[in-house]
Amino acid sequence: MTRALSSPGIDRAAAFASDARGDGLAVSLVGECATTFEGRAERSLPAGVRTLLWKPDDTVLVHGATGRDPDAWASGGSVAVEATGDELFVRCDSGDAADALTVRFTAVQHAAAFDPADDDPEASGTEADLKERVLADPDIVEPGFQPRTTERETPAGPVDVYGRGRDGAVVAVELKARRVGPAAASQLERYVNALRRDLHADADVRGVLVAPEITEKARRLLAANGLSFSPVE
Amino acid sequence: MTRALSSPGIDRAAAFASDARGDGLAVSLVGECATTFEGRAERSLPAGVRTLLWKPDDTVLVHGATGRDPDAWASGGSVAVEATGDELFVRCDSGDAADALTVRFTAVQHAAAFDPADDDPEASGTEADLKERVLADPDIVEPGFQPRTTERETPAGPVDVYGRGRDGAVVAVELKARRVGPAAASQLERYVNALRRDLHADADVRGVLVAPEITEKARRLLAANGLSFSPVE
DNA sequence: CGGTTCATGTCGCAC
DNA sequence: GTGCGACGTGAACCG
Repeated sequence: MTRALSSPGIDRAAAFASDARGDGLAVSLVGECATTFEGRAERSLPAGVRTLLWKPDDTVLVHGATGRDPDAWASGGSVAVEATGDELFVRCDSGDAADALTVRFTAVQHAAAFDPADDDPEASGTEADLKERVLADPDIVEPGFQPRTTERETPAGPVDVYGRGRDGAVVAVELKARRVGPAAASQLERYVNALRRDLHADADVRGVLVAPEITEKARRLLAANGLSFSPVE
Repeated sequence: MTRALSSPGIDRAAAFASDARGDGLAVSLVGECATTFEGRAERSLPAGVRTLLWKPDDTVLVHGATGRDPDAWASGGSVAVEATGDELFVRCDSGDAADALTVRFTAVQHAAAFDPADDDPEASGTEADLKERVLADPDIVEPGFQPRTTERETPAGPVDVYGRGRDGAVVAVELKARRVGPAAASQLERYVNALRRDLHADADVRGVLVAPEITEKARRLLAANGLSFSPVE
């Protein structure tokens, strides 16, 4: 189920990769390569030693020395390997967009193939998690807050938690699991404005942003729009 | 400069990885592993065959069968390998946050080490590129537009292009290289509001969003705020 | 399939 | 270091 080659040379590396992917395996190549990308933007990398990962879903990743994100990548299209003399080409074409990634190897030091797992993770601590907490303890939003619905639709998009305050006013709550900036404040403002426009003209609508922290610019933005922030956890 | 082992077993794999990283190399492992992450959120993966990439900057990536993004990762902290009997642990601790990733291998099929490149890419077609085009041909924004400054500071953040319209009004331009949604419209609105507040009360301030495309919701949002959209490219 | 939002987003840059 | 916005963002969810 797992195979590998050391210093396979261009031709054997190409055959190895082609065969392995034909068997539904993931392929990993290590070698000297350069990349070019054209489509949504143009980007190219000079020759250098990198690792290429070609997954069963035809995602192709090229990783260099640093960073979480690949130096080059392709996904959602078709992939072809081709050995032309002393160069190995991996050509990736995206069906819909005009995206095209080409990886040109001039040497392959190592090749490996394996059958990778595809399992869903167990997760918690996300925004959905925070929603549970707010529904279990609505006073987090404000004292006396009564939640009515989650993901209530408005013309501006869905409000995370929708309910009524102790004074009967409509309250729209936007939840963020992390420190929030101006974008989150604007998001809440869009929802509140949409509700004010949609509900009866005399309806009182408030907006509360619930998050562990907020930046200063976002705080001012909320204040300028009559919205409030409620820290959590 | 490149090394590899097939079916090294736990102990040899641990020593191999440790040595290679000590020499400043990147390490790639393929084997049966499970992961747990705790910190900004909690997330765990069941045991399965995956590939782990441990980069010279101590970024650790765990990739499964699908997707551009890793199934688990860590970066910006310290990494330690440890072999305890029949299990190999890769423990990653982030210095600042409480982030901690643990990868537990119960088998290692392949190990490879190499000295990866770290080159900056050549890029074009980005937002900076669009700015050049607008400055070269300001009529893209609106007929008679005269750019004055780029990245002009406002209390809400920097305006991409700042200038005057044919009528003498202040014009704030927000550039996007791709299809824009409500967030971009709100961003422009924040800048325009900040300018209206900062400039003389009688100053006429307009806002123009320049992008290849716009969603319907964003278009309505612009209209509701008296802002305009100008398609490009 | 398109639109919108979430993400352990990551990454770069300026203050 | 923090804040802010771009990114070939990717990925899920919902109409």
